[in-house]
Amino acid sequence: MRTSLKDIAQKLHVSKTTVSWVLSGKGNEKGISLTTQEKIMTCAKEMNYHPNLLARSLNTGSSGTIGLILPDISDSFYSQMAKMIEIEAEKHGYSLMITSSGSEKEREERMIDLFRARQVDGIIIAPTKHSPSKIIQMKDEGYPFVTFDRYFPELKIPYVIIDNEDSSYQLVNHLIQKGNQKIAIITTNSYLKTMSMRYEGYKRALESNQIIVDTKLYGEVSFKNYQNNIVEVLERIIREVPDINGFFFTTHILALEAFQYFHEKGIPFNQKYGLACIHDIPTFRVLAPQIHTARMPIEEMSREIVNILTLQIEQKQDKMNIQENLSCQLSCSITYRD
Amino acid sequence: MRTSLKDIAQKLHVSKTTVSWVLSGKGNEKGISLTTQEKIMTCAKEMNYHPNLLARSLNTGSSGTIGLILPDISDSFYSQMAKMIEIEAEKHGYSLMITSSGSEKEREERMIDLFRARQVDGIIIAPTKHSPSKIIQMKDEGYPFVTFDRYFPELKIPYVIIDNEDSSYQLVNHLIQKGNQKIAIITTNSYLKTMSMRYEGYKRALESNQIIVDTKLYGEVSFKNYQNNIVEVLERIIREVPDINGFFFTTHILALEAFQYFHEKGIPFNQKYGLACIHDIPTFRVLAPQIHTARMPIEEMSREIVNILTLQIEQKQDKMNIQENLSCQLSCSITYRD
DNA sequence: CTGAAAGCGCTTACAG
DNA sequence: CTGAAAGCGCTTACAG
Repeated sequence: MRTSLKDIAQKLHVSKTTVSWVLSGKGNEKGISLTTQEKIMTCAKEMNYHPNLLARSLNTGSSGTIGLILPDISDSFYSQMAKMIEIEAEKHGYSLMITSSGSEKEREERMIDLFRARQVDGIIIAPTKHSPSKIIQMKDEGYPFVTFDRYFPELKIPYVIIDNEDSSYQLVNHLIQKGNQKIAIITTNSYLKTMSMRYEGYKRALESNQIIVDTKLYGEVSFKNYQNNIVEVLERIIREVPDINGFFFTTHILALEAFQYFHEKGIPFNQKYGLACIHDIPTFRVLAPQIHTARMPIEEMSREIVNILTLQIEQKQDKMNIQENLSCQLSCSITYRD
Repeated sequence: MRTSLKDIAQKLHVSKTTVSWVLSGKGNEKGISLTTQEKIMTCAKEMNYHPNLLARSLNTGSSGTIGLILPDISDSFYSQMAKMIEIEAEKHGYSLMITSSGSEKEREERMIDLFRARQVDGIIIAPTKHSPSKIIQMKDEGYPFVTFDRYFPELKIPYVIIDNEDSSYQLVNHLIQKGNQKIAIITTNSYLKTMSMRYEGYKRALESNQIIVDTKLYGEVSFKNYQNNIVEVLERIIREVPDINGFFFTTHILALEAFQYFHEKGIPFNQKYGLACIHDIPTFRVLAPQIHTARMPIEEMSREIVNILTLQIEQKQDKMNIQENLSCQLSCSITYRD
């Protein structure tokens, strides 16, 4: 049995109240005599006392915990976000519970419920494509939460995203400046706002350079079974537009799969094509040293996410309701590798 | 305010006891009339009741939560482990709290304490190099935990590791069979048992093929600032042994850095050297299609880890003390790519 | 078939 | 300077 406040109180013939105050650092504030304080402190050490945070939370109504729900913790982007969010959360005095939704609606909703049942003070979530219902519920109930990565413009909810349209524009425009006219876009999940914005940026870059948007150069890869699917897509595009000279990938996963395909086919893609990709990963330095990338501002995103969430938590505690603008759109840092 | 058992009880003019039993599925067992049960169920739905798991845990003494402490959640190996461990834990009815130690002793110990204060039922930890004191404490107090990845043979504690010595032997032996005689080992943190075992395997492979172990071919990369350090190490080895024809990397991180270096220097490493590495990652398929690897048995490790932990948790609850062998050593699956 | 009561380990007005 | 008491939201013997 772990020792409790009561054990210490009994042993020292003082009240639980006194022990509680001393151990939570309110000894001076409450005017407990120094001798008593010292007795209690040493006794706590001796008996190896550790407070039961569950009991404390039950009382105070706040657990000092934030829940993070990710589609897939083993994905490099999400796991980097997890790392930074944890660091930021800690700066605000919160610890993090992380879990995966597997991009499944049912599982995601269960996780939201589970987190709430465990009394986390707020939830950070990279929603699946389907999510809204539970998210709307959190909004309606005034439960603190913030979304990132995916984006539901129709819902007025707190979110942090990157400027997908502009980052895409910059990258594709740069490819064009460098003389690439026939640029394919390889994308997926285009019904997601984040993805459609990337397409918009691609389109705007072409149009502002008087290049006609060619549907033959549009490659939509299905999310399911994308590893096979992308091969078909690439082959079709190369067949239909033999003089293609650029690729814009909307995710690093697609780029990696494409490079693998090029590699297997012996296509010298680094020489042959101008390359650009949303999201930068270390592997690119070796695989595609000249790819232009938009680097996700992981640190900045994490900081904003945690800020927005803790703001809500504090507001809720103070019963204030000054809902400022709880969303933000961040720029990627674009890297040109010429 | 969220609705509680009491709210439902008051509204329906029954006791909290009855409500609790019905809602926790013990209605029939306790012989609550069906009408009452139904009233309670619908009322709970209407009032949007969700149990407070903290309160339940405080009572039952078990939180249904397992803590996972990783050196770095953004590392691909650890994040894959996290994913699989979560899946396995769920099969046993536990949810997972994940946190990073940053490989810092002080932080790791704080996290152990924090988890215990939050009453997790057990801890899974990939220890830092320094860890023992808190780990010994958990052992002494009979607190359920299990270690993986790193290994303290002198402590009799539950662990799950891979067969580092044999995997290394297999890989290096294969390189030799393929005609590579001058094989360098690139390693780091050699004071760790897991790492020294990999060296042992390398040595055994050479010796069993009557090849003299040449210290010139030994490359120890410091963990701190390894990105610069590895360049020095590689340059030194290549200078001292110009006819080197094989590399054995003890981690994928070292391999990636080396490939980057080779790439920058224009060294056609795929043609020039036989390559082998502990741990397989997707990038290798493109970067080094012919590298031989030992794949970490992520699923199997996760399964064993969770098994060992839940076994302890259950034993503790049942007050049994049949400590069986709570450790296991798993084989990697070796992939030769000739 | 149902309820009153004690308790899990804390915190916090309130009283002296 | 210190303590008795109520309460956070549950569960669970015990009693009828």
